[in-house]
Amino acid sequence: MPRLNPLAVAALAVLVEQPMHPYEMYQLMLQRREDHVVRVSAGSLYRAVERLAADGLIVEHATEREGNRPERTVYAITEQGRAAFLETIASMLPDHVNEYPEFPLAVGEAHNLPRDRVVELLGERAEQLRATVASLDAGLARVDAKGVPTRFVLNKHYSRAMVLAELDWVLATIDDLTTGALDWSSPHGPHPVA
Amino acid sequence: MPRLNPLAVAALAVLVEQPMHPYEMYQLMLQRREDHVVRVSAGSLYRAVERLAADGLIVEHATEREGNRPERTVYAITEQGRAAFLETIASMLPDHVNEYPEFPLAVGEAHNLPRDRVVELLGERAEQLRATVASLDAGLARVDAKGVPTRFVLNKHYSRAMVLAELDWVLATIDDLTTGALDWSSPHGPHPVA
DNA sequence: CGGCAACTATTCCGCGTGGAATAATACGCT
DNA sequence: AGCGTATTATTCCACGCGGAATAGTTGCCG
Repeated sequence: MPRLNPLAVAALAVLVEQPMHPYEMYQLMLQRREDHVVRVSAGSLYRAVERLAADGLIVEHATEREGNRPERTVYAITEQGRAAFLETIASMLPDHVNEYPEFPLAVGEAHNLPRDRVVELLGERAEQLRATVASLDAGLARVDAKGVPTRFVLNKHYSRAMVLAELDWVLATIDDLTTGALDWSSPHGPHPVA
Repeated sequence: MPRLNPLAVAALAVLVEQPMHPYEMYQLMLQRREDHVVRVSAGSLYRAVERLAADGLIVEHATEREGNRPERTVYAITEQGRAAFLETIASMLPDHVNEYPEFPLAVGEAHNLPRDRVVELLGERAEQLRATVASLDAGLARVDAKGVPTRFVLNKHYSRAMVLAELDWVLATIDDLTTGALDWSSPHGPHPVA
């Protein structure tokens, strides 16, 4: 069976704790800022839950109704679901796959722009990255004050390290561009990488 | 108008050099290892080219035919296309957007696995990352030997820096797990981040 | 107490992706 | 010469995603 997609993993992660209906999962994910880690949209979540049910990784646990509202289906994780959840995490941890972020593309085509423009744009990015670090630090300070153990926010620590590394690279590159260590002449020459 | 998607940018990038038919773009991208930077599949490329033509960013330059083969439509970039290409690059460079990589999700759910397992899996990732660095270094050495200026392979330098940073974090985390500096007890407790 | 904004809860639809299908030709091997 | 495989070149289809639409309900402000 193919590896679960990120949203399915996030869905199983909340169902590991207790049975829930999809909208409750949705709210819980937003409350926990899971939407910073996984693309969470209500529409996609309902479809993901349907697929998990079809594959037997979750089962209908109960169907409730309040007033004239649509019927809520509460789902519970199955043993198969728990196994698939753990397997997927265990397969994602060691495997470094290319996910084609946009920035390397922009960097790879930056030679089409004038040097000064690139310096300016990278400067803006540096500021953004600094703001991101500050926001991550604030979040980490908040949960730390609540006494949340580090292992529950390990991903935030990882993200912080990565953003800092990118900031370092951007600043170093700006430097190389301004000092001239990184040559930027003949902007309209033919692409020489063959 | 909305920002061009990565494949459209890559397509315009090759059309900036000279008019081409889609399959030629496809081959050129593979030859230049653009498929390491952007998701390139023939099917998607043809659709992307259709859309670019519909939006007036490229135009039919000629239609050729050899023997009984399907007719090849050669496209050329327009002034609008060139402008959109440069604008998109210029908008991607400063903007740091979350693209939801899988690894942070796995790290965030790793507390569901036993500590020793996590150490083992992260060790495997470290090895993979080292191999990736080696492969990037080999590629950079190859183009350097050809005398290709650095600015045409800036993205490879960026990737190398990021992979190294991730390797650092993984090794440090393995260390924290083995020394016990990073607590891993009560693996089945309730999720405390609310 | 009337209306309107926000929340609860789910379904629907259009779009882009990527792999498969198609089909003709070139190439290599015996 | 004949056969199979790789290459050239494009189209098609199934699927997942995410934003919009829907619809009832609660809360709030004047």
